[in-house]
Amino acid sequence: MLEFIILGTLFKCSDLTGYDIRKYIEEGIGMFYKASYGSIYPILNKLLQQGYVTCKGELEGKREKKKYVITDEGRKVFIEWLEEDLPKGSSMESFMAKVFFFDALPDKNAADKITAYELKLVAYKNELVEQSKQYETLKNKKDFYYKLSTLYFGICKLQSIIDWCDVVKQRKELEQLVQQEDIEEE
Amino acid sequence: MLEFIILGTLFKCSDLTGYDIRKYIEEGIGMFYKASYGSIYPILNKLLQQGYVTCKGELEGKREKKKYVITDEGRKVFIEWLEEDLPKGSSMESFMAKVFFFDALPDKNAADKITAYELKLVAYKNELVEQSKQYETLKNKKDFYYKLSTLYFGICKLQSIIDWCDVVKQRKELEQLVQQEDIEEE
DNA sequence: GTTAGCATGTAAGATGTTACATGATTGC
DNA sequence: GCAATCATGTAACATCTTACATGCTAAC
Repeated sequence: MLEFIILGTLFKCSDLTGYDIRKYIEEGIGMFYKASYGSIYPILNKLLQQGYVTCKGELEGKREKKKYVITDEGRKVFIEWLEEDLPKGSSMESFMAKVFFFDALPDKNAADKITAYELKLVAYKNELVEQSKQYETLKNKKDFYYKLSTLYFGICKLQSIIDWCDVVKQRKELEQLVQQEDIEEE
Repeated sequence: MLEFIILGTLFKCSDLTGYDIRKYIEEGIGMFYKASYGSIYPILNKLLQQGYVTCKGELEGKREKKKYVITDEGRKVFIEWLEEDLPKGSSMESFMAKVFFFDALPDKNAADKITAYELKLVAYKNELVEQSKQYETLKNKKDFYYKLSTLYFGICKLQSIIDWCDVVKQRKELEQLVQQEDIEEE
């Protein structure tokens, strides 16, 4: 996965160092994906060997900077990954990591992918709602309140992502996703 | 992490096989945590060596079943893990995996932990909202619509979990978390 | 001058997954 | 009789984190 996120980063911006790439990832998808130098640098070397990126070392003062650039072959491989369906059982984070780079895709294409994903989410949510109904009738409910609460967590999270899909697949204004009530500083 | 989830499972139910444990995990927190036999069986052996579980092999017909039971030492270690604060930068999934077992904790204790976690989420959400405002004024917004959409994804997800915390920490009825609109079958 | 941030990298180990190997039992 | 599920386990590999090692540069 990280190899494609690195390629996507270089697809967007040229002449980045490993350090820059980490910052770009952290600032962009840091809320659901973490990458450490211990994984970035070895992968950059692998991508070099595979010919998906090139690298020119530059000296800034005494410090060497290795600036990476994606190749045509690298672009091809990256777009293939973007277009590819997710493996079964993938997390939302994997999906969102792709969405982060969807600006590189034709618009209809991106919307279709989100619609397809939304369908899966709706089906899954309905499944969980059915499950929750089975618990509702049990008498000793308070003995597994927290256990049950995680099921509702799943349902809420799914619903919020379904709502998100509804807005994004139509390219509506994103601001409407946030109820602008009270964001008082605490 | 998995070692504690296994201990928690045996805390709840005795005389489970490795196979049973996997099913319990899958049905309970399968929506955000996966465990394979390739990790469960080796960990069960480790827990045996550490004295946190015991095991009696039983023959059902010709088939051997290894049924595991948690020890007092195992209970102690499990509760310690439950009480412990999460390491920084942990995912929501790690937190929820603990909440799933919170029925084993005194009630006030559990509520406090959820309140503490909620505070972090609110602070983090406000940070992301601030970030999103910086993007709003840019002119070429449509060039990074999807990039920006993942930021809003983060905000929505956080808000939905904050709402969840509000209900659960007060032990309110969980059903109110789901808007009972239209769950038509498709 | 000293702290924070820039910059690259490695080695050890944690923590899994996937695929394989094997076979019993239950329900249709 | 056949498929699905129950049941245990290993070996190879994948993937990443943590801690270490090193040193430059900008800002205060």
